[in-house]
Amino acid sequence: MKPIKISEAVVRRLPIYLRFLNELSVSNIHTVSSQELGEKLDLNPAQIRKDLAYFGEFGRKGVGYNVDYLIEKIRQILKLDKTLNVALVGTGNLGRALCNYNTYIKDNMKIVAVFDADESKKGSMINRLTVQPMNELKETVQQLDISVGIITVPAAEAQNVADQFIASGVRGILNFAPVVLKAAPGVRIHHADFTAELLSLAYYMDSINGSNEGDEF
Amino acid sequence: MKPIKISEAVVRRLPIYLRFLNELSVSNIHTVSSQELGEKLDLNPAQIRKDLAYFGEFGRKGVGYNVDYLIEKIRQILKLDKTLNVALVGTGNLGRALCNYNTYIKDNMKIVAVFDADESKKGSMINRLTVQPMNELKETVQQLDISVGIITVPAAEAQNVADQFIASGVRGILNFAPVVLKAAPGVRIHHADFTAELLSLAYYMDSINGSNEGDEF
DNA sequence: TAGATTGTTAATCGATTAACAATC
DNA sequence: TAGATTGTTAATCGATTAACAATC
Repeated sequence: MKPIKISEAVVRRLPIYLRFLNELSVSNIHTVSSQELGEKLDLNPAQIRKDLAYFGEFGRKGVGYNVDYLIEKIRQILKLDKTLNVALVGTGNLGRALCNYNTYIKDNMKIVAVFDADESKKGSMINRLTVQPMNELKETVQQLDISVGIITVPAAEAQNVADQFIASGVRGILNFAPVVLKAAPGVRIHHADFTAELLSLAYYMDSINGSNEGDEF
Repeated sequence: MKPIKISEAVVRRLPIYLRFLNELSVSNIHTVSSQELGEKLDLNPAQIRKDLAYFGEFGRKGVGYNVDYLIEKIRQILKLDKTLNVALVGTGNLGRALCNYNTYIKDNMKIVAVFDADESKKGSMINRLTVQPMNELKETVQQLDISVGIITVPAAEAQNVADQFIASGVRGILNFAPVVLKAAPGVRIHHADFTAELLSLAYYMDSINGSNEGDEF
């Protein structure tokens, strides 16, 4: 409970830990060391220990970490111990794919409303949810206690959607549109920017010789 | 042409620059300063200047950067001046969404082949491409000179697909499956890990008061 | 007890930012 | 010339890694 500022890099790794620990748990493995974790997740064991130690003493010296206990603790840290309701705007291919992808549920994040600016899509169904028009956004966000918004609209409309989300009271946004969005203070925006990931991949793509690093320039 | 090692953080920003410069270009804006770039992209202007200066002197003191010239240069740096062929494995919702999403084309990355382990999908069409079975992967990668692979299969199969990609000669992989993949040296793997982005968002979601940072712990 | 592994401090490494001379 | 903005060095900040005492 010390008021130490946790860096973003640390927070970003927590879901990675959680995910692998879940795998261990279903495989009935009950103890894991930072060593093993590091090997599987391609991370330095010291880093893993340090990351976890920011939040408490979860391990046992000489033994390692109890898998299920650590899962419980990380879920608490990430505030995934109670369900977060999510709204999605943009029912193109990607938006529909995400709606159908209900992995979230086991992680306590659940898409509970879907919107599209295209009025002609109003009323169509996606994975048991009815597509709603944008003018219902604010009311729905408040009624369903939605705290997270997902944006899967074209780049040109993304900031507008973000603004509407924020005005509705959403406090976190996951943006898939290839633009940098601005948020009001107190609202957190994460970017799922796979086109950037893909293009930056190209940079590393010349070295026929096997050198992993971009050279030449 | 100095042999200076460019950091990943720098390379990851280049597509962000490129994307915004493209917007400026279509708006007929021909000059931009690091100042303006920084404001729009939420980055420090000094950082932008430094990033670009790793690769050459692209600006003019007292003036700024020529938009179209900078676009050309960044595309060269990222090796997007010639088309890279891409294969995708996994034709679930997400895979199909990505196939239809042909933004890549203008960036010289083109999905030219699609595969699925499910034999029953063999022969079906996605955006003008015929879904092929996995046993054709290697041959196709070599024949079509495919250098990048996209993985959109379930987590449990992702490493296997990655291994097949690597054995086929692919040198870059964009992985959408929620697992950490291991690569042979000389093969670059980028992770498009949106579930992790979503879960880490939850961490920042409590502060009703508007403080942006995770506190309490 | 002997062996293992944590939690944590100190050392290192890398990335961001500030500042400013150079110059358009 | 005066104003603006780059390229670059130096200063700062932050994140990773090594090392080891504590202890199970």
